[in-house]
Amino acid sequence: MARIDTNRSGEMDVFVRVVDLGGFTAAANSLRQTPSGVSKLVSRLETRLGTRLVNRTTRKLQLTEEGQAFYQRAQRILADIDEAEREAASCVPRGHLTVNSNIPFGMLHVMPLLPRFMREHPDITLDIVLTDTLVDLMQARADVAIRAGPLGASRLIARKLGTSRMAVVASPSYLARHGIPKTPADLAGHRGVGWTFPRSIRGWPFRRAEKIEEALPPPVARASDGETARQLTLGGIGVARLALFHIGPDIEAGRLVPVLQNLNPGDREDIHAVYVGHAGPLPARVRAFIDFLAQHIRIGDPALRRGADGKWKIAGDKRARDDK
Amino acid sequence: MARIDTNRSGEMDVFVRVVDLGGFTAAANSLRQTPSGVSKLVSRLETRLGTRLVNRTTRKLQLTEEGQAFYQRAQRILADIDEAEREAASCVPRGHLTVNSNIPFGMLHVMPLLPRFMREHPDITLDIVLTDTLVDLMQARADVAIRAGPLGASRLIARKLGTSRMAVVASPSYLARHGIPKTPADLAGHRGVGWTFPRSIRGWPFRRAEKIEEALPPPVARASDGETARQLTLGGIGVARLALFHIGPDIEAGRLVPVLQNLNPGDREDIHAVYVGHAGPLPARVRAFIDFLAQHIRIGDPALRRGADGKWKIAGDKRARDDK
DNA sequence: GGGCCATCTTGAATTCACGTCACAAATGAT
DNA sequence: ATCATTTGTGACGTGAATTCAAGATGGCCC
Repeated sequence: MARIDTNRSGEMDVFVRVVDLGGFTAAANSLRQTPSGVSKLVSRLETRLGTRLVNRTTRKLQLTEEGQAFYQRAQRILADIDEAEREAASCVPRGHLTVNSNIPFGMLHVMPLLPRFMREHPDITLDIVLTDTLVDLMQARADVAIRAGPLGASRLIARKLGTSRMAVVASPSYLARHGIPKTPADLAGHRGVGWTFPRSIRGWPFRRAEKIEEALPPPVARASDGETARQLTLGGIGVARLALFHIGPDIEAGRLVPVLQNLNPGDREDIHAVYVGHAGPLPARVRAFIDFLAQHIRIGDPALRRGADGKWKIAGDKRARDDK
Repeated sequence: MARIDTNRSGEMDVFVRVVDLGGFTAAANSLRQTPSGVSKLVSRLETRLGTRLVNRTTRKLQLTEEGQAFYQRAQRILADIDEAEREAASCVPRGHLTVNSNIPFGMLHVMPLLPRFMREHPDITLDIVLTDTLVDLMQARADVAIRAGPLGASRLIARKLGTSRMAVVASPSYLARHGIPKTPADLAGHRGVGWTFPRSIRGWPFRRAEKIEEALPPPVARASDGETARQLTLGGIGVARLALFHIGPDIEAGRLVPVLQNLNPGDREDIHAVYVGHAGPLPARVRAFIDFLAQHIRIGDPALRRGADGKWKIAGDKRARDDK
């Protein structure tokens, strides 16, 4: 077998024990080995180094000068190894964590949790990067990314944080100026708010006689992130399709009005925390963060209903809580 | 098989190469291994440490924070190991050397060589301890001992440096006062110079009709070393049996006179450099010293002859040379 | 957008280093 | 002098690590 290397740390370990305990037999016992094994190992080491480390009779041990020097160095090296491994393996989450999130979800659900997270993990420092464009986790040097919508097949591992439905909305002022679309086909005559980056689905889905058809208003403005799109829509620029978890409060407050809601297919978009998988155990701080998110974020598939008073209500959406 | 320890240095070596060369395959090639071996090893390491060290796709490597820290520490540790081993294995003789010698031989044959030895090996420092009493090499922390006479069976290794015959001598003044012994039996009426420590042979051997008989003058003075015994004898205290390499010049100069020389059995006493054997290779400085002694000390079995003028001569004894 | 190449990963067979066992030698003490 | 303890040596067996072969994944180029 192509021997990569001799076990130099093991040799040093045994040698140090021999010196510390003052004998091969004692060292062997402390290592759960036989004296002959220790004898052979020390002989191997000496042969490999080309010098004798210890003069020995059946009664006494006497370090040579080389042995003395090697002993001290080995002691130090073993301590260094232990420290290096212990630090790398530190069970308490610590170090730096880079989180990448889409903007709406990050702002509304993640950021409110961060103070508590950092209180619970004082040894973790955080970078929060909010972008809606898809990023390469590794290129962005991010530990975790939070994405909405379908995940491309990759070796990323996803942990579901919640689900949200979508709604096509516009501002009351826009609807007053351009009228309320009654059918998907009407959208062709409307002004749309779209995206600067490609999305997984191009058109907006609508129910039509047990089937799904797509429609899309011609975009007159495009945003690079959901929050900008929301602002544009709030400003009466046009019609947009946004996530309920994002614009729920706007709808309830009447700042945005759902349209074609009776044709909404009710498709859900999952929100996931994704991280690189299949490459050894996760660092403690990454796991801690994901567990924290999964534990504290509960978005129970919110639904849109019209109240008796004609006002829209969001039901089932439990917001992130950083209280308690 | 009770695996004493994982090969922590080997793991670090592989990991460092992976980082340095930027890939598993490159590291595998540089280590004469297969990529799969490297992959498994890194996975093992990560599992053992309980954290991931490197995020990897088939194209890119991205160190985690733990990986970064571990990489730097590992690099340092590997350098330390190399240095420790290289220093221990240093091929050029260096360090401290403790030599133990019997006094006559040390003074007359070893010490004259030392200036040259130290000139040739400037990195060696020397301790010279002269004692005639037998010492335990290890207890005396000596690397080499030079002893005359038969060696006790032990695991010491002996290298022959020379041979010398013995002679029974006394000073002219003593002989003038007490007469010259003609037979071994006469010694019983003489005054002897003996030893404070036990010697391997108790009596002095003499030839008598193809057989060896022993005789010993009653000691009136005892010395702890050969040089003291010589001084006592030169002072006319009594009769002593001393090595020719030691008192040769005294005999030639007439300061000491051989007696019973016609009955001298001519037994030889070997002079050896002894060192602890069977325990791994010798340190370079020890080997250098022994080789140096063996090369420069030539004592060719000196013999005692009476010249035509009645004066005694020493033949065949080449003295140590520190010249040239 | 699809095929190709390079890379990493996984599972099963293989192998060689390392440790165990039993015995011998040596040392110091009783 | 004998005994007890410790180190050293040779033969043997184990099993952990490596290799081989095949499968996945990602990037690149056309």
